[in-house]
Amino acid sequence: MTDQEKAPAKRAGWKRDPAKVQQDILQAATREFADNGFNGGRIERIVQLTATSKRMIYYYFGDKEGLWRAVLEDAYTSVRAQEAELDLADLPPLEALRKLFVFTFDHHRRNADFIRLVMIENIRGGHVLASSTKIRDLNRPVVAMLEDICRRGAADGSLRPGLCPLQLHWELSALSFFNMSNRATFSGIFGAGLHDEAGQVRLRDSLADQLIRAVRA
Amino acid sequence: MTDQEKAPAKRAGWKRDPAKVQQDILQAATREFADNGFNGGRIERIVQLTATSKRMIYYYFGDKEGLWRAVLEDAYTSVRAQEAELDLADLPPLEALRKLFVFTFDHHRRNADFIRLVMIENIRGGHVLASSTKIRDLNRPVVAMLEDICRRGAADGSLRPGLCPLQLHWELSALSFFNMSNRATFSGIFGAGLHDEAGQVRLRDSLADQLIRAVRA
Amino acid sequence: MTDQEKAPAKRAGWKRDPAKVQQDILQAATREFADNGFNGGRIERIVQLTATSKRMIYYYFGDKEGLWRAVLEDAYTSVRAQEAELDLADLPPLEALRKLFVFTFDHHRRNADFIRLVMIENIRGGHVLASSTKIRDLNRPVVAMLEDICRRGAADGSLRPGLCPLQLHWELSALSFFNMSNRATFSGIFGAGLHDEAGQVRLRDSLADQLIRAVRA
Amino acid sequence: MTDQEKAPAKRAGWKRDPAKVQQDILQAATREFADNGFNGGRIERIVQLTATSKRMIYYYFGDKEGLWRAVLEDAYTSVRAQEAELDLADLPPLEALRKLFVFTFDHHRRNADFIRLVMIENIRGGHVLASSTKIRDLNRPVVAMLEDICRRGAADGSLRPGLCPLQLHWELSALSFFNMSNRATFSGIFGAGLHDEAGQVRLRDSLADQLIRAVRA
DNA sequence: CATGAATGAGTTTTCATTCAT
DNA sequence: CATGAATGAAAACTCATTCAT
Repeated sequence: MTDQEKAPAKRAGWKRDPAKVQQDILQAATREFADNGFNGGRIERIVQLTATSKRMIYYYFGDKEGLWRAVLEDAYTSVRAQEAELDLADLPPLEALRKLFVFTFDHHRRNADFIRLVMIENIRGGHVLASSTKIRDLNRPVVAMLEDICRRGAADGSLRPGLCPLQLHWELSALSFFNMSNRATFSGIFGAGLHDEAGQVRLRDSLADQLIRAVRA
Repeated sequence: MTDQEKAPAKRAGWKRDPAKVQQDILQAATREFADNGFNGGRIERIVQLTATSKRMIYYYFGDKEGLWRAVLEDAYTSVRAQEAELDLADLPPLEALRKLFVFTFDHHRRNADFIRLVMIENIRGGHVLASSTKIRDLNRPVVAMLEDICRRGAADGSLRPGLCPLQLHWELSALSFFNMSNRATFSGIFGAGLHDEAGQVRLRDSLADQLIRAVRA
Repeated sequence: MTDQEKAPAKRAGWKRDPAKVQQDILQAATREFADNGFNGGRIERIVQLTATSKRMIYYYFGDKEGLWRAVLEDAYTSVRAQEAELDLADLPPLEALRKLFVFTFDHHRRNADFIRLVMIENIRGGHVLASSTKIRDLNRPVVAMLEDICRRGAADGSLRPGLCPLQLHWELSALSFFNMSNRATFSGIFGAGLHDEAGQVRLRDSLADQLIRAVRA
Repeated sequence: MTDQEKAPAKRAGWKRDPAKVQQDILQAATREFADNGFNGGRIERIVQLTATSKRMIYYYFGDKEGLWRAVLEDAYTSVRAQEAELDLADLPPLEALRKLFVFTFDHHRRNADFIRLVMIENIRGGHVLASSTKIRDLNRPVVAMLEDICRRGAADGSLRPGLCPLQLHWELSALSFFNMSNRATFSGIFGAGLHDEAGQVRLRDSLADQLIRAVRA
């Protein structure tokens, strides 16, 4: 590690690490897009959040759309990477399922930016995601976990037969996603009771209970 | 009879209906905002969808934000009005709940534009909705229905005690809303199996079953 | 005096007093123009300040320019009318002059709106005023007073010979007008010391002293 | 040598000077604002007076208000810079005062645009100037000159004691400023006698005489 | 006389993108 | 790789004025 690597950026006539530059841009763009949407996001502001210049964005990402794509893929990558650490193989099916739901619920809460990016992509019609095999691949493991749980649950008789792993994933996602995506309007209409810290824990555990009740044999 | 008399609109001496003009604008704006978001929505395009002029939008709605507010309030008004027709008072609690969920699920499917508007409002932080007492009031009846169901269910012992009507509404909304809001990304990643016509019916009924299982005594 | 005359304006199907309507408009327009300049003044706002409608402005005054003309003439009329009450004929020339200056200075202070209108007219090139014989006539009496003072001062030897009444008027105006017209920038730069209540009285009296010193024989 | 090489401006591959661009804009904006006021001034026209594009105005000055601020500061800067050349230190107080007044009077006459800008700023309430420490600082030297004159005049007994330098500055400004600011209305009402070339010299010298008479011991 | 609705032409402002060095 | 300057096309918004009733 040299002195130069510690230099406070923007040293004239100095070579920066390209990978780091791109990462900086992605981080700034994530912030900006998550806060303001795609159309509301400003290239100008992204530049100001970065140590780089406007030229670099176009150099690395082509145009605003390309930057958006990169941001979305980056978000999926890092969020799904966090899920990989989860180890449910040693737990009995019902407990595994409960743990997965609780994790998913909390995980969504921890990744508010990601939620917003997915909301925005949905409003845009999801065409960027549709053309990204990378993102598709990233999502296989989660469903694989549920397939395993269902298989084991059918085998030991702890789960109702006929459960669809993909639908279960859909349900876990729906509850966890909606909790974040519609927080503003829901608490705007009905008050913040379900969304303050205590309310969220209560809600999560209550949903977990219901889920178990709904799927056990 | 001259050509002029056949001219389709904007004829001098013609009786214009202000309420209709506003309604026209609202309808066009709903289309445009739902399709393109707030920032992506173009006043210009809204005008072209209407028989009026750009100036009239500002005359009636002040600015783009004011138009957005009107669109949102209008959407909530008409969507909630449709719900009012639902009569659950004569059904036993469990059946009432199932019927309410099925209705809610289908109702969301029927109102794709409304879903998109709510998504957009959430991305914008929900501040327009937060300052609209009108919208808040429109949402009371739905929860009132659930309160009634819970009360009757507690009385006749068909429902588990301790159920929270507001949380139930949250759950119904979550499942129904997510089904529409994340259709693009979800089916983009996992295929359209859950979202084609047959899949939707199966999903809906399966969710209804689970719901009943989760809440009955 | 009938009941109707006391009615709170805007009685449907009721004849208003045309002169009063015009006076209302003039008053509102004076406020608006004085506050925001000619270009910054909004017909819309003038209407809102009035009990009348936009149509009436155009009916009575033709266009914005015509309204401006009327406002300016009205302002000169009422301001000069107040000066007519001043009676200096019985005072010795030096005392008359001092009294006239003090009055002029205070009079300008009392009529901030008028000052602003004159400033605006000057920025506009004074062409409205140039074409108004009415306003020209309104200003004769002030100079006539000074002519009388000079004549009497020359006769009794209390004033230096060779004084020009018009120039004296110019001086009185300059000091009194500048005091109001440049208050914002002057006190912005040098502090409000000369413009608070005590400072204004001191300034006025000091200027009066200097004036006497400058013109007495 | 081709025609293209003779093209006066906007040639690709041409070295543009940013400082000059800004100076050009400032100059054009000064013209436009001085002629038409702030609200009457048109960005469009400013562009046409310049070799640049509308976009560059916003690039450098943010918005119309920012441009106005820059114009005002620029005007104060260049006008006050001209005053710095004046050297009164070697003259006896009374002569220094006379020279300062004559200079100030002529200086205002030479800078009609500046006067108009200050008038406009006053009509706008002086809030731009109020927030500009730069402009405040530019005005210190003038008063410093008068402080010096008063000090020396008090020392050698040529000036009345108790004179306030700031008030003297106020007076010099009032007479010099009003002469320009109210020229249109004053000569519109009373004729151009005081404002043609001969009249202005006579007026200036007469005012100088009165001033001396008013302040000498 | 009175009024809400309507209009067209214009005004400021914005933004992704590219150029010259 | 890096950067400030530049651009064109289009966006939101404004305003005096007139029309229909």
